[in-house]
Amino acid sequence: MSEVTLRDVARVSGCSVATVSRVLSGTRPVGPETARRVRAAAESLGYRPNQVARALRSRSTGTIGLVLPQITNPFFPSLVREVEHALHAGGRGLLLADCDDDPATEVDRITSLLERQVDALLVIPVDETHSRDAVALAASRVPLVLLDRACGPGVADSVAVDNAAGMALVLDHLAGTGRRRFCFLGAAGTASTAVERRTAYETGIIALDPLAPGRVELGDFSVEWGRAAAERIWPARPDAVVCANDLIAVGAVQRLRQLGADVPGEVAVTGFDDIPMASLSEPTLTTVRQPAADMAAEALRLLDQRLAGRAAEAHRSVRLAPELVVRASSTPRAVGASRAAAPRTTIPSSRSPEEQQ
Amino acid sequence: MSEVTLRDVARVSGCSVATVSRVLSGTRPVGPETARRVRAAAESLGYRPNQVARALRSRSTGTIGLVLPQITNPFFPSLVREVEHALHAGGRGLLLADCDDDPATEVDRITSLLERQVDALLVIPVDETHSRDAVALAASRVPLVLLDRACGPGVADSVAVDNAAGMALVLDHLAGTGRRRFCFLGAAGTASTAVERRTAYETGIIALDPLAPGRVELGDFSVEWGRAAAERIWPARPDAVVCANDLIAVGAVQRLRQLGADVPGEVAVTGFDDIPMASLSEPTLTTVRQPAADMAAEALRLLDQRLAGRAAEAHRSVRLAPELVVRASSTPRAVGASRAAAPRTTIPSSRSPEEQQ
DNA sequence: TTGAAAGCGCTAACAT
DNA sequence: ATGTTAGCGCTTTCAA
Repeated sequence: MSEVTLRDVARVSGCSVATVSRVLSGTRPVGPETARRVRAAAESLGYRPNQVARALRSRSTGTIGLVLPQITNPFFPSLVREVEHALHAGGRGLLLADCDDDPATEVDRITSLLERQVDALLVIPVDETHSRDAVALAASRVPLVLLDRACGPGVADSVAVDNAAGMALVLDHLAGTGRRRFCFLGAAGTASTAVERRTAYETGIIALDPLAPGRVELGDFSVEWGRAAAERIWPARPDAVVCANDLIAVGAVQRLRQLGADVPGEVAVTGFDDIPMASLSEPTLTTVRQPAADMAAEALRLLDQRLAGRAAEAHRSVRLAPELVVRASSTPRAVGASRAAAPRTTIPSSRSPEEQQ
Repeated sequence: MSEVTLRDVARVSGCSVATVSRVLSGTRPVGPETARRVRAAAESLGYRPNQVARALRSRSTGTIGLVLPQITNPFFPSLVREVEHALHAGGRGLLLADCDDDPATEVDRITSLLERQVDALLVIPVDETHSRDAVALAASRVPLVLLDRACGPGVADSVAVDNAAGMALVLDHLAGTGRRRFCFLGAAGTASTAVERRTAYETGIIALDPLAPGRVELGDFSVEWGRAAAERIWPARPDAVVCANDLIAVGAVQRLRQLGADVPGEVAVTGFDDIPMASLSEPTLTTVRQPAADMAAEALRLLDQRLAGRAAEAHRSVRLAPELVVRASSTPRAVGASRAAAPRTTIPSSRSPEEQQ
């Protein structure tokens, strides 16, 4: 729709389109006087570069695609926000695709973004196994980084929170505030987040409560399941209920209170992810915050490295340190909310990504 | 990144690039035999059209931009989802821009999307007044529809829920279940949603409870404000607390219960929007659902009409009928959740948009 | 119905 | 440092 083109600016400033292009995109040195004239002309004409034409010629759209399972999943909006901001800060745009939690739709969306010539792809895969082929194929055509969830080994670079470290923070906190009788409400299945959190719990709990492995309930990542699971474990009278995500924890708290339990006095409950609801529920929920801004920044860093040429190198898997957010659901009495910063760890490299805003 | 081009398909199928183009984009009639050969060649080569080249030539990117205040606002993800699905169903793509609730950022994002040659713009304006100029300017360059929030009169086409009808549904429901002493927790300010809901309440409440206008608290659309406002009105012992959105309602329920009130036995609480949290809170929240799918469909319909040429016509403002969702927070006793469908009204036209999925 | 040719607006060689 | 010339991959006149 923009009517004024490079040619117009060239005509008005009295030089060639090539020179104008060079001034405006800063590709090559240009005489200071010419540059001034060009800029003045562009300004007075209200020139806006046509990114489509630029993309066709330079083979780079300045656009990256983000493919995610469901934007309505409460953890994703904050990730989308950070990705969008990081991208726009670098003058790039974000093409968003929502897969409706369906691997077939995911294939379709990836194809569509590729046709639109995205420079690179950020993918939160729908399914550990069913997304593999589509991701691998896409990764062979364009730089691709997996975000938040993995998708089998050796498919692409990936960035995620260190689930094991997060679970360790939770267990330390609960043990440190006197909890002794643990149980775990998790998710069954092979999704990387489900497996990693479950495994980390199992590993860490042995030393704290040898009988805890018998108090594990596995379902899915939902409030419903949290309610049902809470009902099943309450007869065992745990004093700490560790949940694999915030939704499960919210459901667990609701049911425990209905059953007459005092949360947190009698039993502490913890979540994982720090979705918005965690700080708005009653009581507010102790949880593990995923460093969304860091994750976005890391993912773009990896993408930019691939874009800069390191195409053939081995895939890297970056794990970012989570942060424990202590709130009312695990506090002995009305002590209020506070945060404990966790040391940041990165695996396998050991850079320290920029701080979360 | 796609290496195989139209020329390759032309060479393999033994005809000209023009013919291949016509077959693949169905622009003009082509001989059945040729068409078959072309399709076979395209298939065997794994040809994927380059949408950037297509866009440059045809002056249409098949991409629309969505500009919103903050993706982390809990009502927007469902709207984004519906827009994305409606767009992809028509083979189009979605460029997403998040304004961080800042009008200056909004200007920047709109400019960026325009440079990327979006075919049209969907805008949820950040601010009633501060967004006006940017929206008006953008609307002069490309078809633009305002979504969910207005932005002064006569700026562009707009689609939103009928807030007045929603508030009427709430009042009918509460009065019909025996509530007699009302109060309202709303938002101050000039945002269209705040004003419309407030006004509708004031209009409808007179007949039900002449003294209710004295029990109105105005703050912002947050859980915090809901808590504070609940504390301020509880001494008046209302039996119905009408809130201008779900966040306020969630806060109000929390504080009312802390104050010893029985919700819903003693006092009913209602929200607006039906954000995910409304069905997950305890008790579940009676609220007014915004027809997100209908809104998305309507907005695209208006956009497509402008795209099809009706550029000079007067701006249209479509209001879609909301749906009352009755849940536990307004039910006399543990009757459980149920829904009451509302008649759909559309202003000023009277089409009946497709059903919500 | 099909082909040849001319660009869309820009950047990148290649000249100068 | 600047201009000239080719295209990027596609659609769309214009002829045939």
